[in-house]
Amino acid sequence: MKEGPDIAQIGSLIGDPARANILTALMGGRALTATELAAAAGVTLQTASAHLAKLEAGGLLTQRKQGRHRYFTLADDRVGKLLEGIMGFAASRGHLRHRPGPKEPALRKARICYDHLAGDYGVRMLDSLIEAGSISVMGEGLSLTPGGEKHLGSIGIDVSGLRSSRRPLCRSCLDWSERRAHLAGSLGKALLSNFFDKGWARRTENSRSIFFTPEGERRFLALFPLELGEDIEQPQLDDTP
Amino acid sequence: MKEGPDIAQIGSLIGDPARANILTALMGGRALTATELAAAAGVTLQTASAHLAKLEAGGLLTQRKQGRHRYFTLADDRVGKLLEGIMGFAASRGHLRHRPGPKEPALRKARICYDHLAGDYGVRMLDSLIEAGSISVMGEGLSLTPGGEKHLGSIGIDVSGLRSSRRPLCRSCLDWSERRAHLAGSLGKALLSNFFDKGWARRTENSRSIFFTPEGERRFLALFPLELGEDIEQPQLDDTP
DNA sequence: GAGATGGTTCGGTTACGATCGAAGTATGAA
DNA sequence: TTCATACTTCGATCGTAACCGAACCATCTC
Repeated sequence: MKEGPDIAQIGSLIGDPARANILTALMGGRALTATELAAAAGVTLQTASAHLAKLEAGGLLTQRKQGRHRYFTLADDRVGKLLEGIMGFAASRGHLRHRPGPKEPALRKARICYDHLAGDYGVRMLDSLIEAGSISVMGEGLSLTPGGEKHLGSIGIDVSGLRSSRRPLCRSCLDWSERRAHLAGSLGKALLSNFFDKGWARRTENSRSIFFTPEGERRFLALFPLELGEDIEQPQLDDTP
Repeated sequence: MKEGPDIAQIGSLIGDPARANILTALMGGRALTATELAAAAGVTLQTASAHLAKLEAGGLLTQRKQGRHRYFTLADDRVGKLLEGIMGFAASRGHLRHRPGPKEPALRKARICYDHLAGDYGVRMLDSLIEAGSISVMGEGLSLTPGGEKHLGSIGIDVSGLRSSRRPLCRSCLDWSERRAHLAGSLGKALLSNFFDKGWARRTENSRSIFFTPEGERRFLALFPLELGEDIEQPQLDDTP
Protein backbone atom coordinates (compact mmCIF):
# COMPACT_ATOMS: atom_id res chain seq x y z
CA MET A 1 0.00 0.00 0.00
CA LYS A 2 2.57 2.59 0.97
CA GLU A 3 4.35 2.88 -2.31
CA GLY A 4 6.26 5.44 -4.20
CA PRO A 5 6.80 9.11 -3.55
CA ASP A 6 4.80 10.96 -0.98
CA ILE A 7 2.32 13.00 -2.92
CA ALA A 8 0.38 13.86 0.23
CA GLN A 9 3.16 16.09 1.48
CA ILE A 10 3.30 18.31 -1.51
CA GLY A 11 -0.46 18.09 -1.89
CA SER A 12 -0.95 19.47 1.57
CA LEU A 13 1.61 22.17 0.91
CA ILE A 14 -0.43 23.35 -2.04
CA GLY A 15 -3.71 22.57 -0.34
CA ASP A 16 -3.73 25.42 2.11
CA PRO A 17 -5.45 28.50 0.67
CA ALA A 18 -2.90 30.93 1.98
CA ARG A 19 -0.02 28.91 0.58
CA ALA A 20 -1.83 28.46 -2.71
CA ASN A 21 -2.20 32.22 -2.95
CA ILE A 22 1.49 32.67 -2.26
CA LEU A 23 2.42 30.18 -4.95
CA THR A 24 0.02 31.73 -7.41
CA ALA A 25 1.50 35.14 -6.73
CA LEU A 26 4.98 33.78 -7.34
CA MET A 27 3.85 32.32 -10.65
CA GLY A 28 4.22 35.92 -11.75
CA GLY A 29 7.90 35.09 -12.00
CA ARG A 30 9.39 37.86 -9.98
CA ALA A 31 10.84 37.67 -6.53
CA LEU A 32 8.56 39.01 -3.82
CA THR A 33 9.22 39.86 -0.22
CA ALA A 34 7.55 38.20 2.72
CA THR A 35 5.47 41.30 3.34
CA GLU A 36 4.19 41.40 -0.21
CA LEU A 37 3.36 37.73 -0.09
CA ALA A 38 1.53 38.14 3.19
CA ALA A 39 -0.64 40.76 1.52
CA ALA A 40 -1.18 38.54 -1.49
CA ALA A 41 -2.23 35.66 0.70
CA GLY A 42 -4.44 37.81 2.88
CA VAL A 43 -2.78 36.85 6.14
CA THR A 44 -0.55 38.57 8.65
CA LEU A 45 3.18 38.62 8.38
CA GLN A 46 3.69 36.04 11.11
CA THR A 47 1.40 33.58 9.44
CA ALA A 48 2.98 34.15 6.07
CA SER A 49 6.38 33.62 7.57
CA ALA A 50 5.36 30.22 8.86
CA HIS A 51 3.94 29.29 5.47
CA LEU A 52 7.04 30.43 3.66
CA ALA A 53 9.21 28.35 5.93
CA LYS A 54 7.14 25.29 5.16
CA LEU A 55 7.17 25.91 1.45
CA GLU A 56 10.91 26.35 1.49
CA ALA A 57 11.42 23.21 3.53
CA GLY A 58 9.26 21.42 0.99
CA GLY A 59 11.52 22.55 -1.83
CA LEU A 60 8.95 24.68 -3.60
CA LEU A 61 10.54 28.01 -2.81
CA THR A 62 13.95 29.53 -2.42
CA GLN A 63 14.82 32.72 -0.67
CA ARG A 64 17.53 35.22 -1.23
CA LYS A 65 18.50 37.67 1.45
CA GLN A 66 19.17 41.14 0.26
CA GLY A 67 19.70 43.70 2.93
CA ARG A 68 16.82 43.48 5.30
CA HIS A 69 14.54 42.03 2.69
CA ARG A 70 13.99 38.42 1.89
CA TYR A 71 13.00 37.77 -1.64
CA PHE A 72 11.15 34.58 -2.38
CA THR A 73 10.84 32.87 -5.74
CA LEU A 74 9.69 29.53 -6.97
CA ALA A 75 12.54 27.07 -6.60
CA ASP A 76 12.82 26.44 -10.35
CA ASP A 77 10.76 26.11 -13.48
CA ARG A 78 9.72 22.59 -12.57
CA VAL A 79 7.68 24.08 -9.79
CA GLY A 80 6.11 26.46 -12.24
CA LYS A 81 5.27 23.64 -14.57
CA LEU A 82 3.81 21.61 -11.74
CA LEU A 83 1.59 24.47 -10.65
CA GLU A 84 0.43 25.28 -14.14
CA GLY A 85 -0.39 21.62 -14.57
CA ILE A 86 -2.50 21.62 -11.46
CA MET A 87 -4.16 24.85 -12.53
CA GLY A 88 -5.04 23.32 -15.85
CA PHE A 89 -6.52 20.34 -14.16
CA ALA A 90 -8.42 22.42 -11.65
CA ALA A 91 -9.84 24.58 -14.43
CA SER A 92 -10.93 21.51 -16.36
CA ARG A 93 -12.86 20.27 -13.34
CA GLY A 94 -14.50 23.62 -12.76
CA HIS A 95 -12.60 24.39 -9.61
CA LEU A 96 -12.63 28.08 -10.27
CA ARG A 97 -12.45 30.69 -7.65
CA HIS A 98 -15.80 31.69 -6.30
CA ARG A 99 -15.75 35.28 -7.40
CA PRO A 100 -14.27 35.63 -10.87
CA GLY A 101 -13.32 39.22 -10.15
CA PRO A 102 -12.66 41.99 -12.62
CA LYS A 103 -9.11 40.95 -13.37
CA GLU A 104 -10.20 37.66 -14.85
CA PRO A 105 -10.63 38.90 -18.45
CA ALA A 106 -7.22 40.55 -18.42
CA LEU A 107 -5.73 37.33 -17.15
CA ARG A 108 -7.33 35.34 -19.90
CA LYS A 109 -6.04 37.72 -22.51
CA ALA A 110 -2.39 37.80 -21.54
CA ARG A 111 -0.59 36.74 -18.44
CA ILE A 112 2.80 35.57 -17.35
CA CYS A 113 3.28 31.90 -16.68
CA TYR A 114 6.40 31.81 -14.54
CA ASP A 115 8.57 33.39 -17.21
CA HIS A 116 6.74 33.16 -20.51
CA LEU A 117 3.57 34.43 -22.15
CA ALA A 118 0.29 32.64 -21.55
CA GLY A 119 -3.40 33.27 -22.11
CA ASP A 120 -5.10 34.11 -25.36
CA TYR A 121 -2.06 35.96 -26.66
CA GLY A 122 0.29 33.17 -25.65
CA VAL A 123 -1.80 30.62 -27.49
CA ARG A 124 -2.09 32.88 -30.50
CA MET A 125 1.63 33.40 -30.67
CA LEU A 126 2.32 29.68 -30.73
CA ASP A 127 -0.43 29.02 -33.24
CA SER A 128 0.94 31.69 -35.49
CA LEU A 129 4.49 30.40 -35.25
CA ILE A 130 3.25 26.98 -36.21
CA GLU A 131 1.22 28.29 -39.12
CA ALA A 132 4.22 30.22 -40.34
CA GLY A 133 6.35 27.09 -40.23
CA SER A 134 8.66 28.50 -37.62
CA ILE A 135 7.83 25.79 -35.17
CA SER A 136 6.90 22.25 -36.02
CA VAL A 137 4.70 20.03 -33.93
CA MET A 138 5.26 16.39 -33.28
CA GLY A 139 2.81 14.86 -30.91
CA GLU A 140 3.05 16.96 -27.81
CA GLY A 141 6.50 18.27 -28.57
CA LEU A 142 7.68 21.34 -30.37
CA SER A 143 10.85 22.14 -32.23
CA LEU A 144 12.19 25.20 -33.92
CA THR A 145 12.74 24.92 -37.67
CA PRO A 146 15.72 26.47 -39.45
CA GLY A 147 13.32 28.95 -41.00
CA GLY A 148 11.98 29.73 -37.58
CA GLU A 149 15.43 30.38 -36.25
CA LYS A 150 16.01 32.87 -39.01
CA HIS A 151 12.63 34.46 -38.52
CA LEU A 152 13.08 34.93 -34.81
CA GLY A 153 16.63 36.12 -35.31
CA SER A 154 15.25 38.93 -37.42
CA ILE A 155 13.25 40.24 -34.49
CA GLY A 156 16.18 40.08 -32.13
CA ILE A 157 16.14 36.62 -30.59
CA ASP A 158 19.57 35.02 -30.32
CA VAL A 159 18.58 31.40 -30.71
CA SER A 160 22.07 29.97 -30.73
CA GLY A 161 22.72 31.65 -27.42
CA LEU A 162 19.61 30.02 -26.01
CA ARG A 163 20.69 26.60 -27.20
CA SER A 164 23.72 26.69 -24.98
CA SER A 165 21.56 26.70 -21.87
CA ARG A 166 20.64 23.37 -20.38
CA ARG A 167 17.00 24.28 -20.46
CA PRO A 168 14.96 22.99 -23.41
CA LEU A 169 14.49 25.53 -26.16
CA CYS A 170 10.84 24.83 -26.91
CA ARG A 171 8.36 23.33 -24.59
CA SER A 172 4.64 23.33 -24.74
CA CYS A 173 2.74 24.33 -21.65
CA LEU A 174 -0.95 23.71 -21.27
CA ASP A 175 -2.86 26.92 -20.82
CA TRP A 176 -5.53 26.70 -18.16
CA SER A 177 -7.70 29.44 -19.55
CA GLU A 178 -7.53 28.47 -23.21
CA ARG A 179 -7.06 24.76 -22.66
CA ARG A 180 -4.56 24.77 -25.45
CA ALA A 181 -0.80 24.84 -25.61
CA HIS A 182 1.37 27.91 -25.45
CA LEU A 183 5.12 28.22 -25.82
CA ALA A 184 7.37 27.68 -22.82
CA GLY A 185 11.04 26.84 -22.57
CA SER A 186 13.94 29.22 -22.98
CA LEU A 187 12.54 30.45 -26.28
CA GLY A 188 9.23 31.34 -24.68
CA LYS A 189 11.08 33.24 -22.00
CA ALA A 190 13.23 35.05 -24.52
CA LEU A 191 10.23 36.14 -26.55
CA LEU A 192 8.46 37.61 -23.56
CA SER A 193 11.61 39.43 -22.45
CA ASN A 194 11.89 40.75 -25.95
CA PHE A 195 8.41 42.26 -25.75
CA PHE A 196 9.23 43.87 -22.45
CA ASP A 197 12.51 45.25 -23.78
CA LYS A 198 10.81 46.73 -26.79
CA GLY A 199 8.25 48.40 -24.57
CA TRP A 200 5.38 46.56 -26.19
CA ALA A 201 4.13 45.29 -22.88
CA ARG A 202 4.77 45.45 -19.19
CA ARG A 203 3.91 43.58 -16.07
CA THR A 204 1.15 44.85 -13.85
CA GLU A 205 1.45 45.24 -10.12
CA ASN A 206 0.05 42.50 -7.94
CA SER A 207 -1.21 40.44 -10.81
CA ARG A 208 -0.01 37.92 -13.30
CA SER A 209 -1.74 39.77 -16.09
CA ILE A 210 0.34 41.51 -18.72
CA PHE A 211 -0.56 44.91 -20.05
CA PHE A 212 0.06 45.62 -23.71
CA THR A 213 0.41 49.19 -24.88
CA PRO A 214 -1.81 50.04 -27.87
CA GLU A 215 1.23 50.29 -30.09
CA GLY A 216 2.70 47.10 -28.68
CA GLU A 217 -0.56 45.27 -29.18
CA ARG A 218 -0.74 46.39 -32.80
CA ARG A 219 2.78 45.22 -33.45
CA PHE A 220 2.30 41.94 -31.62
CA LEU A 221 -0.81 41.09 -33.60
CA ALA A 222 0.93 42.03 -36.84
CA LEU A 223 3.96 39.92 -35.98
CA PHE A 224 1.84 36.91 -35.09
CA PRO A 225 -1.07 36.85 -37.52
CA LEU A 226 -3.60 34.08 -37.72
CA GLU A 227 -4.99 32.73 -40.97
CA LEU A 228 -8.08 31.32 -39.41
CA GLY A 229 -9.51 34.58 -38.29
CA GLU A 230 -9.51 35.52 -34.69
CA ASP A 231 -13.00 34.59 -33.71
CA ILE A 232 -12.38 31.01 -32.83
CA GLU A 233 -14.74 29.48 -30.41
CA GLN A 234 -13.71 29.80 -26.80
CA PRO A 235 -14.03 26.42 -25.22
CA GLN A 236 -16.11 27.03 -22.16
CA LEU A 237 -15.09 25.92 -18.76
CA ASP A 238 -18.13 24.53 -17.13
CA ASP A 239 -18.20 25.52 -13.53
CA THR A 240 -20.48 23.03 -11.97
CA PRO A 241 -18.67 20.80 -9.53
CA MET B 1 -4.42 38.33 -5.58
CA LYS B 2 -7.19 35.84 -6.02
CA GLU B 3 -6.55 34.84 -9.57
CA GLY B 4 -7.07 31.82 -11.69
CA PRO B 5 -8.19 28.33 -10.87
CA ASP B 6 -8.36 27.12 -7.34
CA ILE B 7 -5.35 24.90 -6.91
CA ALA B 8 -5.86 24.77 -3.16
CA GLN B 9 -8.97 22.64 -3.51
CA ILE B 10 -7.37 19.89 -5.43
CA GLY B 11 -4.19 20.28 -3.43
CA SER B 12 -6.06 19.61 -0.23
CA LEU B 13 -7.81 16.66 -1.82
CA ILE B 14 -4.46 15.10 -2.56
CA GLY B 15 -2.92 16.42 0.61
CA ASP B 16 -4.63 14.09 3.03
CA PRO B 17 -2.57 10.92 3.59
CA ALA B 18 -5.55 8.60 3.45
CA ARG B 19 -6.77 10.11 0.22
CA ALA B 20 -3.28 10.08 -1.23
CA ASN B 21 -3.07 6.38 -0.48
CA ILE B 22 -6.40 5.81 -2.17
CA LEU B 23 -5.29 7.67 -5.26
CA THR B 24 -1.97 5.87 -5.34
CA ALA B 25 -3.75 2.55 -5.10
CA LEU B 26 -6.00 3.52 -7.99
CA MET B 27 -2.97 4.42 -10.08
CA GLY B 28 -2.77 0.66 -10.46
CA GLY B 29 -5.44 1.17 -13.09
CA ARG B 30 -8.02 -1.29 -11.98
CA ALA B 31 -11.28 -0.56 -10.29
CA LEU B 32 -11.27 -1.20 -6.57
CA THR B 33 -14.09 -1.45 -4.07
CA ALA B 34 -14.53 0.81 -1.11
CA THR B 35 -13.46 -1.94 1.24
CA GLU B 36 -10.26 -2.57 -0.66
CA LEU B 37 -9.50 1.10 -0.73
CA ALA B 38 -10.14 1.42 2.97
CA ALA B 39 -7.57 -1.28 3.56
CA ALA B 40 -5.13 0.39 1.19
CA ALA B 41 -5.55 3.69 2.97
CA GLY B 42 -5.31 2.15 6.40
CA VAL B 43 -8.60 3.55 7.68
CA THR B 44 -11.99 2.14 8.51
CA LEU B 45 -14.70 1.77 5.97
CA GLN B 46 -16.68 4.73 7.23
CA THR B 47 -13.71 7.03 6.96
CA ALA B 48 -12.84 5.76 3.52
CA SER B 49 -16.41 6.30 2.42
CA ALA B 50 -16.21 9.94 3.39
CA HIS B 51 -12.94 10.35 1.55
CA LEU B 52 -14.26 8.67 -1.55
CA ALA B 53 -17.25 10.97 -1.58
CA LYS B 54 -14.97 13.99 -1.44
CA LEU B 55 -12.71 12.70 -4.16
CA GLU B 56 -15.67 12.01 -6.35
CA ALA B 57 -17.15 15.43 -5.73
CA GLY B 58 -13.77 16.88 -6.65
CA GLY B 59 -13.84 15.09 -9.99
CA LEU B 60 -10.87 12.85 -9.34
CA LEU B 61 -12.82 9.63 -9.08
CA THR B 62 -15.80 7.96 -10.63
CA GLN B 63 -17.75 5.08 -9.24
CA ARG B 64 -19.64 2.34 -10.92
CA LYS B 65 -22.21 0.33 -9.04
CA GLN B 66 -22.19 -3.36 -9.72
CA GLY B 67 -24.37 -5.48 -7.57
CA ARG B 68 -23.65 -4.64 -4.00
CA HIS B 69 -20.17 -3.47 -4.82
CA ARG B 70 -19.03 -0.03 -5.76
CA TYR B 71 -16.01 0.09 -7.93
CA PHE B 72 -13.94 3.22 -7.93
CA THR B 73 -11.49 4.29 -10.61
CA LEU B 74 -9.63 7.44 -11.45
CA ALA B 75 -11.94 9.69 -13.39
CA ASP B 76 -9.80 9.62 -16.54
CA ASP B 77 -6.22 9.50 -17.68
CA ARG B 78 -5.76 13.19 -17.02
CA VAL B 79 -5.99 12.38 -13.34
CA GLY B 80 -3.38 9.70 -13.81
CA LYS B 81 -1.11 12.11 -15.57
CA LEU B 82 -1.60 14.72 -12.89
CA LEU B 83 -0.73 12.26 -10.15
CA GLU B 84 2.29 10.89 -11.96
CA GLY B 85 3.44 14.47 -12.45
CA ILE B 86 3.16 15.18 -8.77
CA MET B 87 4.90 11.93 -7.95
CA GLY B 88 7.75 12.86 -10.24
CA PHE B 89 8.05 16.20 -8.58
CA ALA B 90 7.86 14.73 -5.11
CA ALA B 91 10.53 12.19 -5.96
CA SER B 92 12.79 14.89 -7.33
CA ARG B 93 12.53 16.78 -4.05
CA GLY B 94 13.24 13.72 -2.01
CA HIS B 95 9.75 13.46 -0.60
CA LEU B 96 9.93 9.74 -0.39
CA ARG B 97 8.00 7.68 2.03
CA HIS B 98 9.68 7.18 5.34
CA ARG B 99 10.24 3.46 5.06
CA PRO B 100 11.25 2.49 1.55
CA GLY B 101 9.87 -0.97 2.16
CA PRO B 102 10.71 -4.18 0.38
CA LYS B 103 8.45 -3.54 -2.57
CA GLU B 104 10.35 -0.47 -3.65
CA PRO B 105 12.85 -2.29 -5.91
CA ALA B 106 10.09 -4.19 -7.65
CA LEU B 107 8.27 -0.92 -8.22
CA ARG B 108 11.31 0.66 -9.75
CA LYS B 109 11.79 -2.27 -12.05
CA ALA B 110 8.33 -2.46 -13.56
CA ARG B 111 5.06 -0.99 -12.45
CA ILE B 112 1.78 0.09 -13.88
CA CYS B 113 1.18 3.78 -14.39
CA TYR B 114 -2.57 4.02 -14.68
CA ASP B 115 -2.73 1.80 -17.73
CA HIS B 116 0.73 1.55 -19.20
CA LEU B 117 4.16 0.25 -18.28
CA ALA B 118 6.49 2.38 -16.18
CA GLY B 119 9.71 1.96 -14.25
CA ASP B 120 12.99 0.66 -15.54
CA TYR B 121 11.29 -1.62 -18.04
CA GLY B 122 8.98 1.10 -19.25
CA VAL B 123 11.87 3.43 -19.89
CA ARG B 124 13.81 0.67 -21.57
CA MET B 125 10.94 -0.15 -23.87
CA LEU B 126 10.63 3.41 -25.07
CA ASP B 127 14.38 3.81 -25.47
CA SER B 128 14.54 0.66 -27.51
CA LEU B 129 11.65 1.69 -29.73
CA ILE B 130 13.39 4.97 -30.38
CA GLU B 131 16.71 3.31 -31.13
CA ALA B 132 14.98 0.96 -33.53
CA GLY B 133 13.39 3.87 -35.35
CA SER B 134 9.89 2.79 -34.48
CA ILE B 135 9.18 5.97 -32.60
CA SER B 136 10.61 9.35 -33.38
CA VAL B 137 11.19 12.09 -30.88
CA MET B 138 10.55 15.74 -31.43
CA GLY B 139 11.13 17.85 -28.42
CA GLU B 140 8.93 16.35 -25.75
CA GLY B 141 6.59 14.67 -28.20
CA LEU B 142 6.59 11.23 -29.68
CA SER B 143 5.18 9.84 -32.89
CA LEU B 144 4.99 6.41 -34.40
CA THR B 145 6.88 5.97 -37.66
CA PRO B 146 5.53 3.88 -40.54
CA GLY B 147 8.25 1.35 -39.81
CA GLY B 148 7.20 1.32 -36.19
CA GLU B 149 3.61 0.65 -37.13
CA LYS B 150 4.70 -2.34 -39.12
CA HIS B 151 7.01 -3.53 -36.39
CA LEU B 152 4.35 -3.35 -33.71
CA GLY B 153 1.81 -4.88 -36.01
CA SER B 154 4.02 -7.91 -36.26
CA ILE B 155 3.76 -8.50 -32.54
CA GLY B 156 0.01 -8.14 -32.51
CA ILE B 157 -0.73 -4.46 -31.97
CA ASP B 158 -3.52 -3.13 -34.15
CA VAL B 159 -2.30 0.43 -34.58
CA SER B 160 -4.97 1.54 -37.00
CA GLY B 161 -7.60 0.47 -34.52
CA LEU B 162 -5.93 2.58 -31.85
CA ARG B 163 -5.86 5.62 -34.09
CA SER B 164 -9.62 5.70 -34.20
CA SER B 165 -9.83 6.46 -30.50
CA ARG B 166 -9.85 10.05 -29.44
CA ARG B 167 -6.97 9.45 -27.13
CA PRO B 168 -3.49 10.34 -28.41
CA LEU B 169 -1.56 7.36 -29.74
CA CYS B 170 1.81 8.20 -28.25
CA ARG B 171 2.45 10.30 -25.24
CA SER B 172 5.48 10.56 -23.09
CA CYS B 173 5.03 10.31 -19.36
CA LEU B 174 7.74 11.26 -16.94
CA ASP B 175 8.81 8.36 -14.81
CA TRP B 176 9.30 9.27 -11.18
CA SER B 177 11.75 6.50 -10.41
CA GLU B 178 13.88 6.76 -13.51
CA ARG B 179 13.35 10.47 -14.09
CA ARG B 180 13.09 9.75 -17.76
CA ALA B 181 10.22 9.35 -20.16
CA HIS B 182 8.25 6.21 -20.76
CA LEU B 183 5.52 5.54 -23.27
CA ALA B 184 1.92 6.43 -22.43
CA GLY B 185 -1.11 7.02 -24.65
CA SER B 186 -3.25 4.38 -26.23
CA LEU B 187 -0.19 2.67 -27.69
CA GLY B 188 1.39 2.36 -24.28
CA LYS B 189 -1.80 0.87 -22.96
CA ALA B 190 -2.06 -1.56 -25.86
CA LEU B 191 1.50 -2.76 -25.38
CA LEU B 192 1.00 -3.52 -21.72
CA SER B 193 -2.26 -5.33 -22.42
CA ASN B 194 -0.40 -7.30 -25.02
CA PHE B 195 2.15 -8.46 -22.46
CA PHE B 196 -0.62 -9.49 -20.11
CA ASP B 197 -2.47 -11.34 -22.86
CA LYS B 198 0.63 -13.24 -23.84
CA GLY B 199 1.24 -14.23 -20.25
CA TRP B 200 4.60 -12.51 -20.11
CA ALA B 201 3.62 -10.56 -17.06
CA ARG B 202 0.84 -10.09 -14.59
CA ARG B 203 -0.29 -7.61 -12.02
CA THR B 204 0.47 -8.23 -8.38
CA GLU B 205 -2.09 -7.96 -5.64
CA ASN B 206 -2.18 -4.76 -3.65
CA SER B 207 0.67 -3.19 -5.50
CA ARG B 208 1.38 -1.26 -8.64
CA SER B 209 4.36 -3.44 -9.35
CA ILE B 210 4.26 -5.79 -12.31
CA PHE B 211 5.64 -9.30 -12.11
CA PHE B 212 7.33 -10.72 -15.18
CA THR B 213 7.60 -14.46 -15.58
CA PRO B 214 11.13 -15.68 -16.37
CA GLU B 215 10.06 -16.56 -19.88
CA GLY B 216 8.21 -13.29 -20.30
CA GLU B 217 11.17 -11.34 -19.08
CA ARG B 218 13.46 -13.09 -21.53
CA ARG B 219 11.13 -12.33 -24.40
CA PHE B 220 10.57 -8.77 -23.34
CA LEU B 221 14.29 -8.06 -23.15
CA ALA B 222 14.83 -9.70 -26.51
CA LEU B 223 12.03 -7.73 -28.10
CA PHE B 224 13.30 -4.44 -26.74
CA PRO B 225 17.08 -4.62 -26.84
CA LEU B 226 19.35 -1.76 -26.00
CA GLU B 227 22.51 -0.96 -27.90
CA LEU B 228 24.17 0.57 -24.92
CA GLY B 229 24.56 -2.69 -23.13
CA GLU B 230 22.52 -4.02 -20.35
CA ASP B 231 25.24 -4.68 -17.89
CA ILE B 232 25.01 -1.27 -16.40
CA GLU B 233 23.51 -2.31 -13.14
CA GLN B 234 20.73 -4.78 -13.59
CA PRO B 235 19.49 -4.24 -10.10
CA GLN B 236 16.57 -5.50 -8.16
CA LEU B 237 15.75 -9.01 -7.53
CA ASP B 238 12.10 -8.94 -6.94
CA ASP B 239 10.77 -10.39 -3.77
CA THR B 240 7.15 -10.78 -4.72
CA PRO B 241 5.73 -14.18 -5.68
C1' DG C 1 -38.64 -14.51 4.77
C1' DA C 2 -33.71 -14.64 7.61
C1' DG C 3 -28.97 -13.86 7.45
C1' DA C 4 -24.76 -12.17 5.49
C1' DT C 5 -22.03 -8.83 3.10
C1' DG C 6 -21.01 -4.11 1.19
C1' DG C 7 -21.55 0.51 1.89
C1' DT C 8 -23.43 5.04 3.79
C1' DT C 9 -25.02 8.31 7.37
C1' DC C 10 -25.01 10.22 11.97
C1' DG C 11 -23.01 11.90 16.24
C1' DG C 12 -19.44 12.87 19.16
C1' DT C 13 -14.49 12.99 20.07
C1' DT C 14 -10.02 14.37 19.12
C1' DA C 15 -6.00 16.22 17.16
C1' DC C 16 -3.71 18.98 14.14
C1' DG C 17 -2.62 23.15 12.05
C1' DA C 18 -3.82 27.87 10.73
C1' DT C 19 -4.05 32.07 12.85
C1' DC C 20 -2.62 36.17 15.38
C1' DG C 21 -0.72 39.05 19.50
C1' DA C 22 3.39 39.88 21.58
C1' DA C 23 8.07 39.63 22.13
C1' DG C 24 12.60 38.89 20.00
C1' DT C 25 16.38 39.33 16.21
C1' DA C 26 18.59 41.43 12.26
C1' DT C 27 19.61 45.13 9.10
C1' DG C 28 19.54 49.81 7.63
C1' DA C 29 18.88 54.93 8.44
C1' DA C 30 19.48 59.19 11.16
C1' DT D 1 23.46 55.56 19.72
C1' DT D 2 18.66 55.48 18.76
C1' DC D 3 14.92 54.59 15.96
C1' DA D 4 12.56 52.24 12.19
C1' DT D 5 11.75 48.53 9.12
C1' DA D 6 11.72 43.61 7.88
C1' DC D 7 11.11 39.41 9.47
C1' DT D 8 11.09 35.32 12.89
C1' DT D 9 9.88 32.85 17.06
C1' DC D 10 6.86 31.91 20.92
C1' DG D 11 2.56 30.95 23.01
C1' DA D 12 -2.15 30.50 23.11
C1' DT D 13 -6.59 30.20 20.82
C1' DC D 14 -9.73 28.30 17.87
C1' DG D 15 -11.97 25.78 13.82
C1' DT D 16 -12.07 22.38 11.00
C1' DA D 17 -11.76 17.95 9.41
C1' DA D 18 -10.27 13.26 10.14
C1' DC D 19 -11.67 9.54 12.67
C1' DC D 20 -14.45 5.74 14.59
C1' DG D 21 -18.66 3.40 16.95
C1' DA D 22 -23.14 2.55 16.07
C1' DA D 23 -27.06 2.54 13.56
C1' DC D 24 -29.07 2.41 9.07
C1' DC D 25 -29.83 1.19 3.94
C1' DA D 26 -29.04 -1.90 -0.08
C1' DT D 27 -28.14 -6.08 -2.37
C1' DC D 28 -27.24 -10.85 -2.72
C1' DT D 29 -27.74 -15.89 -0.91
C1' DC D 30 -30.23 -19.41 1.03
